[in-house]
Formats: sequence, C-alpha cells, structure tokens
Amino acid sequence: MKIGELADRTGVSIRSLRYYEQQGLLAPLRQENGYREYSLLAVDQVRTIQLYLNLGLSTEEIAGFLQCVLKNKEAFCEEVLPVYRQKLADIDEQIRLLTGIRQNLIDRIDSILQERTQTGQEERK
Amino acid sequence: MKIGELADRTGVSIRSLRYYEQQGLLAPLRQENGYREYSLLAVDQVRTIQLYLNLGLSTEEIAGFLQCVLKNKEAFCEEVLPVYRQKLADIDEQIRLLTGIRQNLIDRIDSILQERTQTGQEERK
DNA sequence: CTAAACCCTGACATTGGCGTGAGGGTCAAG
DNA sequence: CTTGACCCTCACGCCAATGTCAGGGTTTAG
Repeated sequence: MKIGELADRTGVSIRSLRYYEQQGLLAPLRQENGYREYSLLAVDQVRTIQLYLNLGLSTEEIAGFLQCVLKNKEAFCEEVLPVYRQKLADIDEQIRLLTGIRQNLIDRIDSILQERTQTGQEERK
Repeated sequence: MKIGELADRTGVSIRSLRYYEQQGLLAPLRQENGYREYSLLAVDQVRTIQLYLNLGLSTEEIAGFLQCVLKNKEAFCEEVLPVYRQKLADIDEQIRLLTGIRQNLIDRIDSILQERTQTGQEERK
C-alpha cells in the first residue's frame, strides 16, 4: 500500500510516517516511480511505534529495540527493560519536581487568600 | 553597577539578564558609553524573577505583574492569583498524564519480569 | 602603550515530533 | 488532454530560555 493508505489505516499523519522512516523506524520499499510501498505488517509496526511514543520514549530509544519487539515478545528483548526503568526514573523525577512546585503554588495561593481576608479584600467566588 | 556585577551577585548569567530586559522584565539605565547601569534594587528584582521562573511561569506571565509585586505584597496584585491558579491546573494535568504513563510502565516492567521467570530467564539484580 | 577584562549588538544552536508550504512528478478517470 | 488526487523532496516554523560565537568598542591596571 502507499503512504496515504497507511496514514488512513493507522490515523498517523503522512508527515509522521516519513519522519519515522527518517528516524530508522520504518523502511518501506520503493516502487519504480519513487513511491513508498508498505506491506500489511507496516500497520502493526506503526501502531507499535505509537504505543512506545505514548510511553514517552524517543524515536531513538524506540529504534533500539523495535525490530526485536516486532518479532518477539517484549520480555525476550533485553534492551526494553533498561529503557523502561530509565524512563520510569525520569518520570518519577519529573513528578517530584512538579509536586514540589505544586505545593509551592498551593501555599502561595493560600497565603494570598488569607492575607486578603485579613485586610478585608474580598475573594470573588 | 554593570551587568557583570549583577550577574555575580545574583548567580544569573549575563545572557539571561539581557534576555529578561528584552522581555520587559528589567529596564536598566544606560551610561554614556552604552553600558547598562543597574541600581541596587535590580538584585532583588532579578531574584524575584528567578523565583517566578522556578514556579514554572513564563517571562510573559511574569511581566504581567512584576512591577506590582515589586512595590506591593502579592496579595495586592490582582493578576497573580489567576496566573497561579492556571499554573496549578496545568501542573495537575501534567502530573495526571505522567502518573498514567508511570503506571503503564510499571505494569509493563512487571509483566516482563513475570514472563521471564516463567520461561526461566534470569533477572540480573 | 598594551594586554586583560569588560561591555555591546546581533544571530545561530539547542530539543523533538510534526505542521505546512513550495516546487514539481505520477496516474487514473472523463 | 485535462483535472484532481496522490506522491516526492526539501526546508522552515514552533516553543523558551539560555549557551555561545562573531565582530567590535571601552576601560583599567601595569
């Protein structure tokens, strides 16, 4: 199938499909006229890519184990687990940072509201 | 004082100080030779800017109330509270997203480990 | 006088997945 | 033949704060 059909079937934009190819995640054949020719397997492949992107992995990280997971179960691919663990650590760190800022904001909002009630300023609901 | 001294006193890079000025957060006088001339107040001002940046606010948002908070208490500046609340909502949303991904990662890690022990693959500590 | 140490204004680079437009082939239906 | 729907390859834009050159003045200590 050509790129437009693959885009329709997967819901991924043509631009993204070409980008994935550039990043080494897809390798379609070429017709004589230069058009990309995708096999049916490409549909699953693109969905798999999307799945990993939604986990916050970069195209580079995905490229590191995509070929393996397409042919085997994830558990068989040694590369996957360390990437997952690193990502988990990163996310935990991000959540930690955000949680700190969040509490800071809450404290500041509270103290503003408190100061306003003390000085008689009204809080609009 | 000149920009280098302000940078030393605040720990903020010269590049950033110039950027803040460009964003309307600082407005130093100019000497005859074109050098920026900062008053002592600029030190507090820069620290205040840093404080808000660390809360995740953009220079544009900060510009909206910086002059006010430099002269009054935050509680007196009407612009601050809505910005804080919006930011808090944004952060809550980010945390929600990250938490979802986090759980997804944990589930996947667990299932990989479980599959490996079932199929006899070893988990290196 | 000179070299070091500052200061100035641009302006490009970074990050990363993807939108979008330019300029131009290919192909099938009418 | 023509029109329209596809396809191709660049290549810039985005977002935001900051790093980092380049090319050039000024000042200051020795």
